[in-house]
Amino acid sequence: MSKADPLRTIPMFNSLTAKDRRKMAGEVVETRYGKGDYIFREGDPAEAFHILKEGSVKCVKSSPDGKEVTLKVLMPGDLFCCAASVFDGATHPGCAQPIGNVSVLRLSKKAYFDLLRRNPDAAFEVIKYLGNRLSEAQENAKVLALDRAEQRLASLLIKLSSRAGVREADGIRLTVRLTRQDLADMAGVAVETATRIMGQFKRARLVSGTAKRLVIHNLGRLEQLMLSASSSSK
Amino acid sequence: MSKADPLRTIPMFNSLTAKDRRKMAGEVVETRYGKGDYIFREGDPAEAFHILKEGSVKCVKSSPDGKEVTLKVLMPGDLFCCAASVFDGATHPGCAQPIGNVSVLRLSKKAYFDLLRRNPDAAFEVIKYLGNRLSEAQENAKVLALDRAEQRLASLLIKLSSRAGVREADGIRLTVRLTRQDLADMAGVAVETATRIMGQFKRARLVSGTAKRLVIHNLGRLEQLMLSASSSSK
DNA sequence: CTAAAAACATGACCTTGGTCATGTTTTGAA
DNA sequence: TTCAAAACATGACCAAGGTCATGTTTTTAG
Repeated sequence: MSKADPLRTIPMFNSLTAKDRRKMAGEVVETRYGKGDYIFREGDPAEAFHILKEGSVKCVKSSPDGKEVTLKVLMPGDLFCCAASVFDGATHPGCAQPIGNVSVLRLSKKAYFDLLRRNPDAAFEVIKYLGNRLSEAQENAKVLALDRAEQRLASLLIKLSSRAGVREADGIRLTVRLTRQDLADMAGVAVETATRIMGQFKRARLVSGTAKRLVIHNLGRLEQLMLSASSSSK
Repeated sequence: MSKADPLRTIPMFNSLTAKDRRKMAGEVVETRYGKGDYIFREGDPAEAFHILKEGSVKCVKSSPDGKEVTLKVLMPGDLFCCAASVFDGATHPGCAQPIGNVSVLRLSKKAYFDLLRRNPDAAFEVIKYLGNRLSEAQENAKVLALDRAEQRLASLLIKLSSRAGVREADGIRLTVRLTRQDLADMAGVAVETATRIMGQFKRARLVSGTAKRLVIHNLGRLEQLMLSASSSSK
């Protein structure tokens, strides 16, 4: 990995001049995490700005009784959910766990502030990014509030295929390793429900495989399913 | 209302100098809406930056089969959900409807961009605002994914009491008029479920009244309810 | 290669809360 | 004040999906 310019692949730094980017590069600390690690935990003070460089990370919130929701799976280039908590000196609203091996860039509060202050375009990028994440979160809320399990899973697979999918001979393969439990936590259903519905999908040749290699064969049909009314079409 | 400085009461403009603020004031258009109006609809192109000045507004998304979720109730000073869609030339991700009579400030795309470019602190405010809204949305997703109806309603009432409540002799009165249907749409449950649970709460002296005048008598107990585990406490 | 652990799968049962139906009360406009 | 419309309330029924139990397959570490 080019130690010289670790920011090269991060869209949010595109607007910087090469010079500014080199300067930033000096401030950035790269850290690697593996299975079982926490990048940070819910409630930890948010003291730095994080960007995902390599691998994937899940942002998780958990309830007192041990259940979990996965709010978001980050892909390389993503800012961490809490990009803004840093401002208020607030704590992290959820925890971040690597999926497999990952590499994270960390920028100090001060450097982050400086960057934004001196570079309006970077601030624009952050605003745009947060705005997109907000609509995403709202779309998600809609799904959680109105859709039933089958539709939730369908939406989820569609979203994943566009964010983490690569075309292959027999369909779209997800480049991130997600167990049925992970899918369940993202869709807000029980694991058993997730396996059952993935079973249906599998039987209908819409998908195949499990975490190791999950392929989506029929995106169109999934889209239909996602849109089909919940139950009694009044 | 002071036509001279309509921005006076808007926190996001606090960081501006009086001079800048006066200049902005010239660019801002104030519009009033009433019952039945739409401030904008889902899918409309987002061409201006909106701020709520007076009254309350609900941001709603609806599904093909007529069901609705209310993502957020805006109070005076709030930026509209889609503050960032403006950047991408995207469309509004949801619609905005007044609750009663409201007054909205509208700032052209150009003036908004100028403001942010020339005034890093204003950009910081927007980032901070969006960040808070994002955590809020994520907290909400957690509730929708993990909590059951009773807890959802309890959380909702707690949130409302802090955002739109005023202390009174017998408890905290909500300054925004919300029907059972509104509460249901916010909590992601059916109207009947909302009335039934509000009925329980009423019998337990936790709340009283309906939309016209909704009062929360026992916040503490509601907090307990909100935290109580979903079901089998393993 | 093997053993332990993790992930996947499936059946039986039961609770939550959605749906439908119907009736009452409140609100607001004429 | 009156009357229609909206909001509130409640009961009966039922299905989606959560929970629990158990077994199989896959993955991974040593």
